[in-house]
Amino acid sequence: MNIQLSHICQIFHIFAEQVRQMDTNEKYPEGEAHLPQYRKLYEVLRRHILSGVYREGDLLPSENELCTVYGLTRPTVRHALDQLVREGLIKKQKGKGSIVHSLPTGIGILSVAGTTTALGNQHLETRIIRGPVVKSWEEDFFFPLPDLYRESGCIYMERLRLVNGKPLFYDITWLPNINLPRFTSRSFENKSLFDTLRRHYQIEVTGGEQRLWAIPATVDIAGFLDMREGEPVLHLERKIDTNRVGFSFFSSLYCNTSEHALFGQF
Amino acid sequence: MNIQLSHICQIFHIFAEQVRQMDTNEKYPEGEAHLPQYRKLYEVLRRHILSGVYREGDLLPSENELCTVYGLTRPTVRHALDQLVREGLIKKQKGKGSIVHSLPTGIGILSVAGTTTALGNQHLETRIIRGPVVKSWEEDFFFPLPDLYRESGCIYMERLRLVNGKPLFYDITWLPNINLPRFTSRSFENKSLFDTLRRHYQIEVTGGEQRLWAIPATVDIAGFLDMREGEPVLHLERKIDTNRVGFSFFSSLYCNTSEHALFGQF
DNA sequence: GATAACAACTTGTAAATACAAGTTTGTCAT
DNA sequence: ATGACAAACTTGTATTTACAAGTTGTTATC
Repeated sequence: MNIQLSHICQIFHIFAEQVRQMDTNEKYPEGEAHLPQYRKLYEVLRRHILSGVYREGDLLPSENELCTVYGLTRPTVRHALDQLVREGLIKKQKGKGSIVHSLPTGIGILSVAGTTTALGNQHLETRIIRGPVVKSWEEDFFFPLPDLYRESGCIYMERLRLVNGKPLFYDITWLPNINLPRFTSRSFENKSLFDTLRRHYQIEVTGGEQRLWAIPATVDIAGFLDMREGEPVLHLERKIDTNRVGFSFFSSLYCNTSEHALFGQF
Repeated sequence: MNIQLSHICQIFHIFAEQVRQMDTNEKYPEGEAHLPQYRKLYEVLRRHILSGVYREGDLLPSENELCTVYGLTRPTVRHALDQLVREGLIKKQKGKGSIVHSLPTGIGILSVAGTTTALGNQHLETRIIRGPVVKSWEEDFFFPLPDLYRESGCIYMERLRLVNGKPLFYDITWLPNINLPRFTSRSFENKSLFDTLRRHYQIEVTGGEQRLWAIPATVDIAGFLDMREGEPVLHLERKIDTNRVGFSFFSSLYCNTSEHALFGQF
């Protein structure tokens, strides 16, 4: 008997907001010094690709070259390249090399909807609808919550992302109020939540899960996104895991896809 | 100056349709024999997890145990585990072990929309709207096409996926008509395209990219999905890459998310 | 009995090495 | 000039070894 337990592995990967600074010098920017080697190389190559040192279709230096240049061994270099492959920045081909894909920049004029990066030069603005405040979790939260979370309350914020003045995302974020000193007093206007978490709390996003719907815009959502009630809106509910064990946060996101598409890789 | 070149790395991972057979014996099923070691171990563990040998929250055997049991070394075992992590089947924690996440089964009653697997025991049906036929590519195809593709024409098919008798997906697929003998004469009713490609043509899906919109249902789409015109529909356009160099295929998908959500991980 | 220190796990990172397999390129003989 | 072939690349797979760092359970001490 041939049980068809086919598997559907939908992975929707959004590292939106993941801001990384660009330096002109080759030295590792502040905070990268203590990272593992493969991570440092990854960050360097990533910057090089995104900043246009390599163009679409170009070949990255071969693994052995990277080894000698950066003083690493092949397994380490390959680990770094694997990350880039996962992100879709390069594609590897046996016998040939690592081909730069450069999606984020190549996305061009519209398409992407991520949040900060992929829109490139277009003007992006973040507007705080409801600043970070501490409140209690809703009873019927869309993801199951551990007791610890409920006891500590949550940090809540609503933000609106605009591209060229037009609202694109309406984003609600919940963070467990656990060991995040001074968080509510920080400003998030035009700042990246992910970056704030990384810089001030050493919290990095490692993964997560999410659900997706196409729904008709409610009056509220339509108001925020400058649409008519009932128009289709892309709705995402996300649970975002971090390197801090047991620390996840949540986001509910509404996107107006009439002019921009959500872009993804897998 | 702090240039905010944040990166949005949305990866939407759908290995929908990826059917894998379940065997009761430990031997590798037909066709897996010549796979690399890490891949074999991956397939074995994957089957074990999905078939319920491990439950949500269980710990997988430690890497060293897996080494001795399967006669492999740690890097190889870790390679296999990495795949499982990427798929979201396990999560690793330093000092502790590999924790089974078992999403596909845990998704429960609704949620998932993948295509075949994640819906678990619910009755799933595939209906061919327009069987595989050879035709020429449309002029304004939604992804840029290499000349070779245009010259060879495409294999076109339209399918409808139903859950418990209700239409959920309307799926249009284009494959380049390159070295796929006898393809159009194969039957795809209740069969997996991915599996057919793998079994008969040794083509495996390695990745891809896609775009996402929430759009109002057209008359046609509404008809297929048993909805009213104008109701929100999730629309995906996908380019799917394979292990055969230069061979990608395409899919345009419409999903009724009124009862099922698209589920994903990242 | 509660606590602290330790040992025995776990995964994470990294090196050095070897061979297999695919691609490109140059050379040589035709 | 052209084709076949071989050499020199490339990435893919795999072993072996070592240490770092986080977690857990035990043991000894107070």
